[in-house]
Amino acid sequence: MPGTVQSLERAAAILQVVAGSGGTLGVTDIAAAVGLPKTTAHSLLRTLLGVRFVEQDREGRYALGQGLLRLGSGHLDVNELRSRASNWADALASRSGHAVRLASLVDAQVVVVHHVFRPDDSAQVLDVGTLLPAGRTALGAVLAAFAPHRSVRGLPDTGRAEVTAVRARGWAADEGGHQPGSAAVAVPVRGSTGLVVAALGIAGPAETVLDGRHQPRPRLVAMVQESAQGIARELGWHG
Amino acid sequence: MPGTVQSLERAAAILQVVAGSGGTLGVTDIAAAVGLPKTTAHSLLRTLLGVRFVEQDREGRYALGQGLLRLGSGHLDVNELRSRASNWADALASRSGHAVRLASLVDAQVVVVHHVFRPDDSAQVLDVGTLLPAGRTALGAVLAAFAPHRSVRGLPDTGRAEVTAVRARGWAADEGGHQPGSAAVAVPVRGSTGLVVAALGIAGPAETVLDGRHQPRPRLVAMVQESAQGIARELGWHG
DNA sequence: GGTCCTGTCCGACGATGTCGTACGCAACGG
DNA sequence: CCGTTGCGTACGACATCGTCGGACAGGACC
Repeated sequence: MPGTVQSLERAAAILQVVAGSGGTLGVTDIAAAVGLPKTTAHSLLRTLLGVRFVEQDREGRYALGQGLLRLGSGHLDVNELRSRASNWADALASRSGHAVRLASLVDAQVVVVHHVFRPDDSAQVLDVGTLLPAGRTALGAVLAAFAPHRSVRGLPDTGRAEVTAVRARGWAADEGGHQPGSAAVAVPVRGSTGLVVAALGIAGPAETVLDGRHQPRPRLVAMVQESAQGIARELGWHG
Repeated sequence: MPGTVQSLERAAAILQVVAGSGGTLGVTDIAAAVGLPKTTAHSLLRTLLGVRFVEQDREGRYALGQGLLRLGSGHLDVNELRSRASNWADALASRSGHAVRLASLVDAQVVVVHHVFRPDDSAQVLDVGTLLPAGRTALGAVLAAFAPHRSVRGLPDTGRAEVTAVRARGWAADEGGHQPGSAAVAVPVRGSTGLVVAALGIAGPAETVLDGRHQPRPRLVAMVQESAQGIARELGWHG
């Protein structure tokens, strides 16, 4: 096919086969699967080994390598994120008197990965694992605005202008997104490369989160931003 | 460098830059970042577009594409998995009278992605989002045994023999893995390609899960296997 | 309207990717 | 124990393909 780099197309086909076979095939089988001579496939696999897009066990079988898996995962270990965030989230809940949630994009969807209850006796529901609409919650709006990948599911087209506004302000707020009478404010959390890897937010009664003009109270925004910056420093961002 | 395919190494460098920049760079910036002439970088990017390892917006900026992200995610959408599994998990909890958990590998770690409580009045704790040790729980043992990727964190070297046994039997059991006096049994769940994408398990008092010889009751194993097969069919596996 | 810069196309050319041959090694069967 | 088979890997010839300079269209900016 003119105009394309044949060896890249062949390498992509090899990676599809390796991914689909789950580390069970050697060079002979991979060559057969992609329709290439064995030595051609071996030559391509040797380079894929070198750039760590594949790895090879002692029996000669190939699996996807960390070099490729890290590309796909955006360099973020959700467990590390939660580990780094939990102390800051606990402290933020205490200082602000509000519930704290941390959300990330998982498969283009907004997922709560950490949740600290409001420090009082009220009945609360643990949100970890739940999906949030990208357009109607502060956490979702932040991730939609700052996400490194363009495709965020569930974002209405009319939300694009909101995205620009959120990027400019550095925070998003919602009113009633979680439940009637409540409000929330969220800010981005950056990872080691400076890319936004999560959103950190507080939520509680609308009258404590918002001021008289239905804007989030600046003191609360500053608290959330300070906590987000602390988490980012622990993740290795020094911007 | 002799012995490697130069265009593959260059493409890998381009993908690193695209991944790290989060969709903000055009061909001129990418070429500068990898030290190549603009037309060379463009030629490689055109092929990466063709195999969907990158995508390009209307302003000409490149981001990682679904073709590469799908390789990295093992073709599994956690949300789809939970959606397909939830009815089977509910039914299994009712039929077996035990708590049901579904776990997947996320970043080489065993994570509970769905949890149905035992259908009684007892106090229970929601596990979704928690990490499990790979070697000490039935769910973890199943994922360690059948996982497509080799690196599963937390698996002691001595567990390799257990891996072989689990693969042969098609299930794993634990006693006391969740809490003292309890036991669990888990089986693999296959995705559309036949690869194991999750583990499905039940847990409860040891005397109801295990028989007199500390083996899981075959009737329970069969129930879990039937549910796992039902989930697999919904995910597109017809093996 | 002119300038600047980007992304893209085209085609010459020589460097590199392709792949046949060969080999070492391990597994297997008689 | 020995011969056979098949795997993964190395080597090198050669022609195909990847590289990249020049050119151009188009948009942004002044």
